[in-house]
Amino acid sequence: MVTIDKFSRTPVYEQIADGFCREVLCGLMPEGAQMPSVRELSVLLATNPNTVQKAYLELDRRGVISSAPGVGSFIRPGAADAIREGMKSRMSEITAIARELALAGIPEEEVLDCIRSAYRDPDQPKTEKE
Amino acid sequence: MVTIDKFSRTPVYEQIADGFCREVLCGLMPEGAQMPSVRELSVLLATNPNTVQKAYLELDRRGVISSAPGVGSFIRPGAADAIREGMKSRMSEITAIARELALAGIPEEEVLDCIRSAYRDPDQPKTEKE
DNA sequence: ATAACTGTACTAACCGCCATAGTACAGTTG
DNA sequence: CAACTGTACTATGGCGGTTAGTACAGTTAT
Repeated sequence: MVTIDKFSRTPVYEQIADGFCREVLCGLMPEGAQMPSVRELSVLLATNPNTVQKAYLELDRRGVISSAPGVGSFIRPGAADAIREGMKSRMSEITAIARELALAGIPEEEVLDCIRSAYRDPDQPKTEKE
Repeated sequence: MVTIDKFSRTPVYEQIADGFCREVLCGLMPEGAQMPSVRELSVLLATNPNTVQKAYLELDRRGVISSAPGVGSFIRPGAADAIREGMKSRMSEITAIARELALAGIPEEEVLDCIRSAYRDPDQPKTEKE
């Protein structure tokens, strides 16, 4: 389920949008699946309907969902591909941070290991065991 | 020289602080070097003295500079190490983004190449040639 | 048609962060 | 004393995020 961190710096509406993108990528929300209604989700997340609507607007802008008054919001065909495409821009973020780390003299191997560990277990950032 | 991007999302005072951190790491600002005065820098950057002071406060918080009324602000001994230490937290950012990319199915090699290219030339993000 | 749902639009208000402006005070240096 | 330094303070404006409340339009089921 999508969760909200009230203390995070990233806006709530963005957390919601990102959360559903993750569910789509995981296969929890297949193409054609119906999103919870704006009002329903606002109750579940203990937030404001306007904030949820803003999240849905963002998801629509990303090509993830499609909405119709009276009907509901649904996962678009090809949503996962749209998300993947948008993801590529995030690689430049990684490059930018890596450049700073390089300048700071952090060993390249340490940073590469960050990537490797992320690919080893994409879930469960905490409480990992080996 | 430290420069300001008025259209960037990151606050100006943070850009200033980050900029001087970069200069320290590059060796342009060695230990004991005197920072420009608050008022002087505010003129150079065409910004407000309060904004510069906030940047200096941030640099003090990071253990990069040390200030004294009537004297000035100076690069602390061990400033580079302090910056390096703070940098390590940024590795978790990389890990978080990499996890999303992994979930999105972006090939690991592509992400690893982001790191490698960043380490190949830490400067000049654009107009690179091979 | 009515009721109950859906998305959507709009205004108003509040809050926090950032930046600016102006003033003032305290310490150091010449 | 004059000229610099950092520092503190209040006030203001702007922007973005969130909440609140209301309203309208479209669909679905009864």
